[in-house]
Amino acid sequence: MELQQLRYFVAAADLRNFTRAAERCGVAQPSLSQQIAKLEQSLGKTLLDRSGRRVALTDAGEEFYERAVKILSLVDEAERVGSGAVERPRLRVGAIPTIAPYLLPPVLKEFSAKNAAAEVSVVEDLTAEIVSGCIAGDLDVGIVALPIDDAPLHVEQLFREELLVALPARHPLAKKNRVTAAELAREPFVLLSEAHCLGEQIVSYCRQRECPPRVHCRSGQLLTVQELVGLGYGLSFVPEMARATDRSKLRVYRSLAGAKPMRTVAMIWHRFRVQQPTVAAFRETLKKSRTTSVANEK
Amino acid sequence: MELQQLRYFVAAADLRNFTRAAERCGVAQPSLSQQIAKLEQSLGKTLLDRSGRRVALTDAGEEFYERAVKILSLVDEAERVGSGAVERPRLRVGAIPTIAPYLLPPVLKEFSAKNAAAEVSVVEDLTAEIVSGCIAGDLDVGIVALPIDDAPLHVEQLFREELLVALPARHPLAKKNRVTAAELAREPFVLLSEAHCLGEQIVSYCRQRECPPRVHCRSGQLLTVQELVGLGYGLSFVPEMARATDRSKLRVYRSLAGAKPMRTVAMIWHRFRVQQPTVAAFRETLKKSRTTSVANEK
DNA sequence: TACTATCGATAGGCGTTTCCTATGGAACTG
DNA sequence: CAGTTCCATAGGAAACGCCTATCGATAGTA
Repeated sequence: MELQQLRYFVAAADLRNFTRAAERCGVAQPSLSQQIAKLEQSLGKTLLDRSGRRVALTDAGEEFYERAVKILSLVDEAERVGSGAVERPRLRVGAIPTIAPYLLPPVLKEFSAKNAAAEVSVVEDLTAEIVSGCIAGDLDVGIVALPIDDAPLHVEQLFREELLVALPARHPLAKKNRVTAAELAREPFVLLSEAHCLGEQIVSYCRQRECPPRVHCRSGQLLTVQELVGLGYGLSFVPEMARATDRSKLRVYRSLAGAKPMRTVAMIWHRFRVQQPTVAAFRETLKKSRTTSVANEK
Repeated sequence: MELQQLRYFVAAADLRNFTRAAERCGVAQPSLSQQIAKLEQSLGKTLLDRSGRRVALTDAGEEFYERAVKILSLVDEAERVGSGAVERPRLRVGAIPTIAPYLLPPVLKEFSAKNAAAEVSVVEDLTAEIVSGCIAGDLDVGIVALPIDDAPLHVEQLFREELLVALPARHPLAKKNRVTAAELAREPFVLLSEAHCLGEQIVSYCRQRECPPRVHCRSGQLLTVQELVGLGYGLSFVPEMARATDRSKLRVYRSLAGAKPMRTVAMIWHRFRVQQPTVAAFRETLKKSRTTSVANEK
């Protein structure tokens, strides 16, 4: 057994695709196939089922995957002995753009107060990137919105929050306490780009309720969406946490009557990767801080 | 970093000698030197100090050694996924010949009752072999007599026991309850081969008290020594646990007056190696069983 | 049913790596 | 001070991993 074989196998198991796994490992696909075959031969068991179009883990493969990930994470850690990074613990957090600026700052502040020595880095990117970062070991923990269904990830729900209707302050509907879905039917919308999971979630929510929004314009940033709403370009849906930081009087936020659109915020990390104690400390901080701050909001 | 480099490094660190490490790894010494140099280069730090005659671990080397051993033990475990040995836990115990037959059977019986699925193997050999087996990972746990001073081993004392004077039943000294060292001065002795730590311990005990024994004959087995004593070939020292199983009326055992010779029995295992839960269970069984059985003897 | 795209396995040549033997130089030992 | 032990270096041979090209199989589509 060699480390490269473990790396190739884990990549193939994660991506369920030899070609893309080879790409990620920076080698040609036959090399990866060859090494995985060699690994299986040395173990005397098939680890991956290539019969179908998609690659799947066999039972022995599942067993082995867990150990392989553990080994590779320890190797990662051991390699940092040289750079003196062992004494200086490291925390790499990923979060999606519709969560990061609202949720992270207070949590990171509290965390750094207790873990002054830690070297913290934050990655802000779309869900797919955060997920693959956690799987590949580039990130220690990710903060995203559900659903997440990647097998090797441990998903821990933090809280659910409502998506509020954002209106220009002078909009007729702003006078009401609650807004109905029907009332939104003919309104122009300013939506978040569908690259964001939040943007996509809102569109599919509207489709389900058979009131496809008349999209007036789209933006890639929640803050921009809020500004455009304030300028009267249209309505939008905005998560509670983004309302909390909005001090402008140009916009008001209203609950939707009936089944409210919600999103669930969760933290994710690799189920088998061995993590530094610092990472567990951050997860605790995040979990605790959110419970209290959610309680405060209510 | 490659696994082979870790294997070479750990071997060199364990044996504190490149030449013998290479031998253990089944390669020529320059290959091992080369790979270790490469590992150090990739980490950017020196792991082994070769300035003196003996190889010594640097500070970074100590750090790295711990992780390397952990990784290699996980690799060992992962390699057993193939042979289905993961479902069937494994226990490999080593013990020295002057302990094994007296101490192990009841402990193994109790252990197997609780861990029926476990595949137990017992190795009976001299201290040096048990020690190197534990260091090399061929044994999960060893049972030996102190002193043991190999750095990577965790040593846990189990109990101390007296070495009794074994006499032929008809010997004049058998009439006394206690025997003095002076009285042994002119007696012929039947001793255990010095290859055994017990044999060596007894000789050095006698030398310290300036009553070098007149060795009549030596044997490689404690049981044989007892038989020879029974036949009147001479006196000997025998640990308490070997007396307990001696049902013959040909021999009697007496305490020595004054500072009694004692030996300390301990279990040892590799400080950093990751062990299956089964091994911890065995250690607990051994620890508990010995406390009670020692209490019973007193 | 046939066509096409996707995907992993196989074949053969190339370059790198690791390993070996032989030898050199430094550090303890008698 | 000679002898021994032990790690490092040098250079050639064997082995290994990787690459490109190509094949066969599977699954979706006309």
